Amino acid sequence: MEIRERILRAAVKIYGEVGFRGATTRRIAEEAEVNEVTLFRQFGSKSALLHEAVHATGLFNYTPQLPEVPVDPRADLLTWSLAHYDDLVAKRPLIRTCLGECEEHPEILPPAETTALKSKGTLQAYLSTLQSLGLLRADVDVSVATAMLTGILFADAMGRDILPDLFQSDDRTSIAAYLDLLLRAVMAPESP
Amino acid sequence: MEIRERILRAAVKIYGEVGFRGATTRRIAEEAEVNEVTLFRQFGSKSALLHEAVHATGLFNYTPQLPEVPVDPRADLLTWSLAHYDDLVAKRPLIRTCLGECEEHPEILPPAETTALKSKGTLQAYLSTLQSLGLLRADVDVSVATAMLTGILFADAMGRDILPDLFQSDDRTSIAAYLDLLLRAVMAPESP
DNA sequence: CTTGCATGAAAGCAGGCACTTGCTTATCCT
DNA sequence: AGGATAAGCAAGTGCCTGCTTTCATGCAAG
Repeated sequence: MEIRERILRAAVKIYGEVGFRGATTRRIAEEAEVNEVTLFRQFGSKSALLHEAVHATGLFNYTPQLPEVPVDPRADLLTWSLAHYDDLVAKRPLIRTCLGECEEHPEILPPAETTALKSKGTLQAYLSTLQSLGLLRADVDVSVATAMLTGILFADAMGRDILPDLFQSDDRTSIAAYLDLLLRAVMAPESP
Repeated sequence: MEIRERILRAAVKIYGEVGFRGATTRRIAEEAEVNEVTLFRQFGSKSALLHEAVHATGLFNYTPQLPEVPVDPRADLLTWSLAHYDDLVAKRPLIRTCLGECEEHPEILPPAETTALKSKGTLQAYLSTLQSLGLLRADVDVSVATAMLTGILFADAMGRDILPDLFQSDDRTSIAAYLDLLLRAVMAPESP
């Protein structure tokens, strides 16, 4: 059944571009190269289709990993940050649309199990491990450091393309700079 | 001419709630308690009305200040951060909607002169002053620190209500924690 | 008092919307 | 061969959309 897949993919794409109201069944059908009635025969209604599309193809399908045993904290975190950032950028249209419509269509974005929460869990666990190994200062709140890193990655990924003046260097350089600034605040001083 | 003001205010409100497509002229007229034809007689078209509404009543009307001469850096920055955060939260529906539609209706959100850019300027100038006074480590990139603080404030303001699990303490406590973590990274060590 | 002028009320227009119906065609299983 | 299943096609339903037109009303300036 490849046709459902084609429809779902077309639906997320159009939804990400123009939102719920803009994603007309005609336009989705055209993008999927499928007759419009097929949408209704397969999914019943436009909202059911978009709901399934966002859930299946959308925001819940990828979380970069961090090693369970820290190798090189800076390198580990930089790799993770870049992967997480790239994921956010790839999903940017969809995330923006969901953000803009989450108050009107809250059912389309279930709060749990999103990429955001999984990412937070991954990062927080890693930082806790660092802290228990004594590599992180004992007096830093790991959840605050987690929120700062995910927060700045999110803000950069969402804002860079529309407010380029806010960001002075290119994205990879900026991310490394964010990370280094954060590490300077949280890393325990090297002990001999 | 109080009627224009009423229409504009109603227009931003509805636009923030339901976006461009959802903001029908009938609904705006009802919210403004005005006849629908009046919208067209006053503004010509729906898009002209929304354009003017967002520009006049919208995103470009407030920027918290920082003292030109630093008094107490932590206190100054905390006050500014809280004010900036509250401003973001107050404009949250509008910001979210604009973000979600900026690719489809780029003309409604002119990149320059937004609150975001003004805020960045204010903060960056203050931090530069701190640095030139020797209160900030000389080797930190002020623009990176600026981006981090505005970024995490933005991410928190946009995400806290829909992903509450991401944020563990209340907003005021979190903001102070962000700031303290950042200050630990950038402040010069106290010299006797 | 009259003459503009801004607004309201009501109706309507053409187009787009989600969705349905009736029918034809193609594919596959037995 | 024959029957079930899934898809395409064309047409049409009723509702909503931005926008227009026509006419009646209030109100301030001359």
